Amino acid sequence: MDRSPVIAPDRIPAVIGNVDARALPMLEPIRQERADAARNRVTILAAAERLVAADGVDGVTMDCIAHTAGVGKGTLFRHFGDRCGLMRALLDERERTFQEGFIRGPAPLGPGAPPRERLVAFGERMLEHIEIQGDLLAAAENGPPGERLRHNVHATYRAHVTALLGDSGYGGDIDYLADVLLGALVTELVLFQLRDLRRSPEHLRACWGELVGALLPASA
Amino acid sequence: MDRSPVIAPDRIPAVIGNVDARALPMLEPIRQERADAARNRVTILAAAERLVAADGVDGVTMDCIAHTAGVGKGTLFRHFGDRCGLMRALLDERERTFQEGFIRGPAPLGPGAPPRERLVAFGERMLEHIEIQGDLLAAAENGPPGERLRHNVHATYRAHVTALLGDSGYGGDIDYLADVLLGALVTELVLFQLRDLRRSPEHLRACWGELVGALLPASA
DNA sequence: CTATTTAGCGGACTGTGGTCCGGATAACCG
DNA sequence: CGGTTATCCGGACCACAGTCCGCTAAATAG
Repeated sequence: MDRSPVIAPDRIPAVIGNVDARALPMLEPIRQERADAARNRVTILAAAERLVAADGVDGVTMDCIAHTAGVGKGTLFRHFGDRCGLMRALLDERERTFQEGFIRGPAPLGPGAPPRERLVAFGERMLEHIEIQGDLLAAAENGPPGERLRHNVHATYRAHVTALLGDSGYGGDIDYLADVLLGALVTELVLFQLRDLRRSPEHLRACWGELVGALLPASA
Repeated sequence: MDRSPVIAPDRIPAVIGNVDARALPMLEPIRQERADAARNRVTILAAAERLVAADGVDGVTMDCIAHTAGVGKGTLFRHFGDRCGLMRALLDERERTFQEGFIRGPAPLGPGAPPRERLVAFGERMLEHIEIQGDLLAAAENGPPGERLRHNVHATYRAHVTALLGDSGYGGDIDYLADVLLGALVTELVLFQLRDLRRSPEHLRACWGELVGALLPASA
């Protein structure tokens, strides 16, 4: 008998990466979550949020969250798959507004501005995101190697940056350049620059602007 | 009583990152390793190598290595600190010749060629390194977030790339650009490009060359 | 309302990385 | 060679992520 959940754990509340609607083709008409399950989900998230706020991301264990939420450990994993999934869920709301911002928000982050400016704004926004949510992001990304890159969230970023590069009239390999640019915005690296190298956020923003400027034609 | 080892576990056999000789100032005149300890070290490395070759990096546990080497688990950790440390030790020889190559080897990788060419060669060599040792590298880098960047090995790369950029007459922030370039050569990313995105090694090499070309003045 | 089905629950259990510390022994000294 | 010391050893032990499976109860059908 197959005991794996019919619905992938984080497909329900957190779209996070609307990019592969076409990649998961018409999976059975998304069944409704049971009432007690929904209740537990919010209880767990609330408990997790409180504990993370209190003890820091690394000071919180799954057992602890389960216990605080008054729920079995299995329930945590049923809902969120693994620790990273839970952390991602905690970031969900912010992540969503972040994505809204560059997909449908006002220029220069959203549509309307020239692609080069949008790209600069994108990086600046991402840096800000990392400044604020650094530890949580780090925890959410600290899964098996490559997992992060395979996840929806990253696919969304890739798609966005690639599209901007396409519009900008860049001549070389667009996908590769997207990887490189996103590489400059990787949580681990940015936190290293901020905390170990003691670079200021303003400095990083400036450098990012320069980088984009150096790579894209000025008129794009 | 302090039971931590007087000498950091991997300072003895594996210099790996000669860059911060000045950062660890004149630590006590490196004491000699005891005979049985030295014997155990090679036994452990041999066992680990064999097991990794047989079952793959991820199919091998620390217990298993200890048992195969006929040694207690504590001994493993005493020698190598943690799992990553052991993996790094397995890479040590290759890593050393790699570093030798760009520090003192023949041009264009080593001194003699113009910095732009050296940088291109450096990236190509690194890509090759990852193609061959990908899994081991991934395992060696999969520690706590940021650990990788704080390690000697990475510091050495940073120093090298930064120096090349300095020589090349690049105008912007050299350190930042070094981070970006190294970001394009991160094991996790390259493996993703090779395995998930099905990019060919030649393609990646070409893209790297283009990237360097786009960022550095042609005459450098 | 009762019966049936099955998503969901909980918590004991497992596997693995990493720690601890009493005891063994290599190295050194007289 | 015998005594002293501190390096090193081993494996029991711990913490924590993730799994398993028998049971509960929500949903649904009749």
